[in-house]
Amino acid sequence: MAEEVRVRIAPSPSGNLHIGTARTGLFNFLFAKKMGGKYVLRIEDTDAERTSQAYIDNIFDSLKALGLEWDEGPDVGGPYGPYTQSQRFDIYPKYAQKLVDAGFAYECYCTPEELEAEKEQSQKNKVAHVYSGRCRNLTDAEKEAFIKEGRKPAIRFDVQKAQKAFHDSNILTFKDLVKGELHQDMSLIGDFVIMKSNGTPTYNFAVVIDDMLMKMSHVIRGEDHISNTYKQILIYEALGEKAPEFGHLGMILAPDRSKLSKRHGATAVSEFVEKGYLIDALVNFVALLGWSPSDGEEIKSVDEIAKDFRIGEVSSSNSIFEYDKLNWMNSQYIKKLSLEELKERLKPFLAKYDLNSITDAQYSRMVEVTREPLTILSDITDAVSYFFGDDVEVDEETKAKVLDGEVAKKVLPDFIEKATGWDFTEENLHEKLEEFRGFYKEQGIKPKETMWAIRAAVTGRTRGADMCATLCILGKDKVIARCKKAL
RNA sequence: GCCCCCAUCGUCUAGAGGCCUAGGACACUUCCCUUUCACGGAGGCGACAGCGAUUCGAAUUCGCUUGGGGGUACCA
Repeated sequence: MAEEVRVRIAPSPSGNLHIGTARTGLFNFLFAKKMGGKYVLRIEDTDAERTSQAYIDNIFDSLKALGLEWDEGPDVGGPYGPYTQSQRFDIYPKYAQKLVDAGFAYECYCTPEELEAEKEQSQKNKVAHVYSGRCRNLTDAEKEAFIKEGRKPAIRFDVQKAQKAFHDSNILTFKDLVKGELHQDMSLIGDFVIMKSNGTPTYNFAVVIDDMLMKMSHVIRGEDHISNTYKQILIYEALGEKAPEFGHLGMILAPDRSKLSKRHGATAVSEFVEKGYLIDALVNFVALLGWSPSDGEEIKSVDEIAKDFRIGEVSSSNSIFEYDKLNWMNSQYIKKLSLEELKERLKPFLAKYDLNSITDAQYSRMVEVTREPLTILSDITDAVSYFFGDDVEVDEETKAKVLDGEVAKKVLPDFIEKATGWDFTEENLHEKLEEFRGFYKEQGIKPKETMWAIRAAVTGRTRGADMCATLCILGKDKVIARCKKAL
């Protein structure tokens, strides 16, 4: 029987769910779906100081919003829980002790100052910094002396010992799912700490114990973990366990090729949502960073992507997060939304307006005629401003270019007079305006200019929704009043 | 400093020795449609980082250089 595919997403709650973490989570999810495996959520909160409940909530909410529902996790439980590392603190020491007993780990009494000094020395000598291993062979008497001083030991993994026990050469190799064979000289890996002196595990140790106990078959993560992989493989070997398969994804970088951070704009999934990005568009976009569909069709649902997904075809290089394509994709997803759905999703971005001042029919029509150019939902706020309130704000350019011009002075009074007698239905206005335009066209005024004059007076700008619909939604009284005011 | 990873249009990518005078998408741009903006449609601009090697033939293989990224913690 083939081994069950089990993958996980393991965010550290030291911030809101990062877009990069979301992509890693997505790729794991896609892999699990494709392989018919299980998807596990584990919260890696071994560093209590940086953890907060608000972040945990944000991570849960964002992951759910993204549709990356987990089969096992802190909230839903599962056969290998608990799924929160801070609730597993009693597990790690046992395994650390096992390694000590087997001779693959030892107590280290070095102080931060001593370690720092070692490191500085290495740098001075221009050699790779590797822990000296001075605590490797401490006698009981020496240990006691340190304890008397008040020192508490950390536990270090003995890399040399593991190397000699399991490898012929000092080169450690593993086959990465996306990058192929990767190598590292083990003599350059210093003995690393697996248990801190405060009794909590370090990241590399907790991850191995958890992945092992949770029976992870594949570990797909960012390439910033490549160097950790060697250490983790060594731990698996020393524990006599089979390591999972590893796959390392390229990173997502900001346009300036640096790490994506706040100064580049949104970094958390929730921030993108607040800005008016549709979660489906975000997922689709992020899937295209490093992966491409076999049929070239880029707008795809998660289900479609999962069917077409092959981890070995994922790009091994970094990719840059550019808003242009995200924006385009978001606009595509907005277009696909039904009117009713769009009306609902737009509401948070219309909070500053009194939606009760218009009927639902008017709201519907308003959304219908303004939705076309939206790239993000929040664009609606500005797009719709002139439908609310009595007066309208006229921007300088429109005033100078249109309202103060000859055409407006000629067209507007005539429009006011004629429109007063018009029936304000879209159908009728369409007809009347066509006549109106035609009349001025014969006098050498372009249809465009005629309409601009009216539009500028009524909306304060030269661009916007369909004129007939706009006039109708506003109603005759407001239209005439605004035109008079403009003059 | 040391170690590792990566390298096709501005960006995301297709490409696994001849199908490539390198394809698609976004962006940019021209034209068309049109009561504005937009949408949509038809075009255009635009890349194999450099140098060597292997080969009849290289974007595709190898080496070096350069550039970018990551790691180098009792952070994760």
